[in-house]
Amino acid sequence: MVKSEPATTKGEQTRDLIFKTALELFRENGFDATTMQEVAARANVAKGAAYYYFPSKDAIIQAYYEAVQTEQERLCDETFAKTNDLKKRLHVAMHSKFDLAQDDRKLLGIVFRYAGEPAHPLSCLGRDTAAIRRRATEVFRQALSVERLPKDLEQLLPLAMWSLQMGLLVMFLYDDSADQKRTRQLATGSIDFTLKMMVLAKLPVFKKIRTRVLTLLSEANLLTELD
Amino acid sequence: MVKSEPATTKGEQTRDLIFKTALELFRENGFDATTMQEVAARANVAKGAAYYYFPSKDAIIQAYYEAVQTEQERLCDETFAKTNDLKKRLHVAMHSKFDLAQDDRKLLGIVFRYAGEPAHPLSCLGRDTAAIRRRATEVFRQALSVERLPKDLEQLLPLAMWSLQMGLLVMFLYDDSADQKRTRQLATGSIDFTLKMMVLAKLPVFKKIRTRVLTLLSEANLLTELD
DNA sequence: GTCTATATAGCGATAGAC
DNA sequence: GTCTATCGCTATATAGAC
Repeated sequence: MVKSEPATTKGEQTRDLIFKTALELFRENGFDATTMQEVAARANVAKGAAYYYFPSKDAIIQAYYEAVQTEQERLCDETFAKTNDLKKRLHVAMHSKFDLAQDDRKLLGIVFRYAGEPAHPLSCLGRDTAAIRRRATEVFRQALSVERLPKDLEQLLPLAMWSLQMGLLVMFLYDDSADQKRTRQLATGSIDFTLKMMVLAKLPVFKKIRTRVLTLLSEANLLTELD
Repeated sequence: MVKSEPATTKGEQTRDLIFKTALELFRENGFDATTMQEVAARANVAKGAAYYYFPSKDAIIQAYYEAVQTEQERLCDETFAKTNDLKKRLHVAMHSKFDLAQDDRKLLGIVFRYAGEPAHPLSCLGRDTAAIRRRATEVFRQALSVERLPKDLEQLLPLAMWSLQMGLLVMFLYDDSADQKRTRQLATGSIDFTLKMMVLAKLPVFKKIRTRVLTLLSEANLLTELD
């Protein structure tokens, strides 16, 4: 479950109250069924106050997305401080997002709403969310930092794993197995597989394939596209 | 560019007129900026007429999505009839979607709007769009049908390539290189790579990895999840 | 079945109070 | 800066005409 920062100034308290109240109502009745009027009413403010802090109803989801990211960083930092075991670090980097999404799948789904619209300010893949995306990628870079990697892999892997995470996250939303066990297993299996591949990729036999894949991906300019 | 079927009855003519007019306006001013009022006005019908044929504005996009799929099948069938070269068949199966999306990227982006909401009737990954998804996967199955494949691969590959196509389609929307050349190259490269892997996968050395990957994916129940 | 006319409800904007 | 009161516009629902 995602919390928000403790508020300090009057304005921040109001903002926080509106934010918390909105999430509460979204969880109760769903995003579309909740009106800004209801949010304002339950938070005991005028509708305009809500729009003063959040330019649109969607913007509250954007704030939620950021809060999730912040919370994930906290969780990962804890584990990163405790262990240098690569597998464990990757595991927490991957699964902590799922942990946070577990009871909030409906809410998180809204984050993807403008994913197909590059120019939309709330596109989770657009320019306006580049900062949060970089933070999410950075978590994987840190997880991997205990391992000595060739330059090209070092640059590509965090982005690749973030992409995998985003894909699995969508699958997670659709997964109706108990506690989304299926997606969890696929995530864990993907990490194990990645680790195996990292070892294999160093072998001379695979040199050619590795170069081939990396060249293909770097020519697609994947690395800079999303910044 | 996507066309619609020639209309027969009076009702179908009206529906088609509304559909065409809507796409026209969406292309001119964007989806969100276009109102149903405007669509109705330009089509010379009442607003209610539009809602008679399309339960919502989004539903027009859904119809567009279906029209794209139908058009793609036509394009692929043409090529499939002409050649049994696997590479060429996969190429058209993959790129024909891009060809159709080329001048309609803004429109196509709306298709992804409810991708994160499994229960939404217009989710491009939800139950209500299972039929169209099956058709899109079927195109790849047909493309591959000239090749003798092991059972497991035969079942998994079409779905895998459809997933790749969906992912590349999103990238395509964000690709600002001329004519989305970057995404095109990545698509072509992915196909070449897949073909190479199909050959390698048969070698005994790779038996273990192949089984590992396929088991992982089938345990995730990917194959039935999206039906 | 096909469509028009009208009504409702909510998002987002804004003028201005304190 | 923080917030209230109010309004315009649009998606969608519906009653009923033909």
